[in-house]
Amino acid sequence: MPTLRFYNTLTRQKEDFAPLQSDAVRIYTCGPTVYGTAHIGNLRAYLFMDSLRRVLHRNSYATKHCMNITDVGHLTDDADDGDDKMAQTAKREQRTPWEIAAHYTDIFLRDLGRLHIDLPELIVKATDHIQGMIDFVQTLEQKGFAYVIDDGVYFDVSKFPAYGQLARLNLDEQKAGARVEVNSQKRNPADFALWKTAAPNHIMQWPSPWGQGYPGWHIECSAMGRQYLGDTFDIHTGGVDHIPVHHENEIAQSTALLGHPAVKIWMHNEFVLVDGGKMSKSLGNVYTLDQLQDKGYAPVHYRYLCTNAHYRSKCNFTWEGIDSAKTACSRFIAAAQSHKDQQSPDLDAAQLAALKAQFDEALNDDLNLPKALGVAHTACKLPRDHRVYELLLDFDTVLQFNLADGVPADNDAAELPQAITDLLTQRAQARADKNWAQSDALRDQSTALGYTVKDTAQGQQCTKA
RNA sequence: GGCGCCAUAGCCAAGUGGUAAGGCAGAGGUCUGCAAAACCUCGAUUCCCCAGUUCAAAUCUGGGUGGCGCCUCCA
Repeated sequence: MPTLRFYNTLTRQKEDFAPLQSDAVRIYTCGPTVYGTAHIGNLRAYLFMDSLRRVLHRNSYATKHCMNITDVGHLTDDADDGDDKMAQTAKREQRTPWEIAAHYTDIFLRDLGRLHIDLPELIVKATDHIQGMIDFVQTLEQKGFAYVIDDGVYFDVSKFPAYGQLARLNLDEQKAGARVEVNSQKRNPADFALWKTAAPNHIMQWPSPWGQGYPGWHIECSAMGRQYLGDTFDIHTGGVDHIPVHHENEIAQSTALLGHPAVKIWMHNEFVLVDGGKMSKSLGNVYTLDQLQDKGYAPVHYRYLCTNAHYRSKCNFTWEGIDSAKTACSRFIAAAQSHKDQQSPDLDAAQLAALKAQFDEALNDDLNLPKALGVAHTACKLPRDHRVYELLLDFDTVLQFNLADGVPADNDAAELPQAITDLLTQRAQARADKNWAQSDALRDQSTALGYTVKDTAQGQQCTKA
């Protein structure tokens, strides 16, 4: 078996991978907070997760993989203040938090499906695991790592000297530039809530040893990860944004409780930028899969775009970029299919094997998908032969461009206005009559109306300009 | 103010000591009523700048410059 290496954020190095237990690789992925539709940036994290799973499976490892659905508890700021995001959305959409959670969970899972993301074996909801979180917090309290103040139970980072190890934080230096502390009862600025006391009107709340309340936003991952994966597990994934706070806090909680680290390898995907800058609602550049689809880009095109960038590199989303990905993806699929049912005496079997080896080598070297994609493109250029097609199908078990299904159709056709379809009908007749002047005039009319007409092997293809 | 990442052709991007993958765009050609598509051919004597280490550097070291992210919930 070839060496499998992953970059560990904890050590800032690529490390040879060896599973802790022989039956399955244990993985935990920080899932979404379901108070809105996941945008393409969110989705990159799950494309990364998917690649990780597929590469492990390709190396004959089974996985026991757990992902949370956060349907409670995240507040609007780090000072443990403000409204619960679920509650805010519920209020705005005039629905209960449970309805909101169910609705956006469905959309999330649908979008993962559209991207052909292989789902973790275990997808668990925070609200189904409140008792486990309470037990976790109680144990931390008994061990002296937690203290109670007016608005909840807090973790005392001063009791955990290794705090900041993952993000390489220096708490003393952080303080210098820190904002004014909002919560004066906290012993240390970095202390974080394990359990929050609920106001009477707070919709989601549960009884606890500290009265009615709800869990802090870091505890769920620690508690559920431990419940399903055990006291130590192999890999924990998430976005880079989680490194300094969420994962630092997870490490503090779990290590304090267990007496040893719970996670062996921390893996983080970089962000998606838009036009070179941050994606944010205020800039109006937060896109969803649906919005891409409205502009004529299928989910697979976004997947292709992400495949062209390494998961630890920022991926810059631009319309030029997604367009490039669409073209490249379509040509790649068409090229792959051109090998189907063909046979060539010029095909060098050794070269075929070499490309397969290069592909696997790239994947196994910390999921180097851009390099693997390059190998796949090289394979397309081989003499037309079904063995090339079969090799590409094998590559596609990781790449997931759905080679076997062919090039995704532009589904604009059904939405064309009547005026345009009439023009197309007339033009088809003109072409059949070899009345080229008429044909070209009709094409010009369509163009003037904002619709581009092209003649393909399948007939006229019309797209909105 | 603190922490960190990055800088490779017009654009995206791989490449951590041995002489620059791949894709998009572009140019020329073939083909086709024309256009498009498809197919073939072409692209960095060079990897932001300067200095250093080395037989050898895009790759290592030091110093600049520029871009970005985080330190507020965020994938």
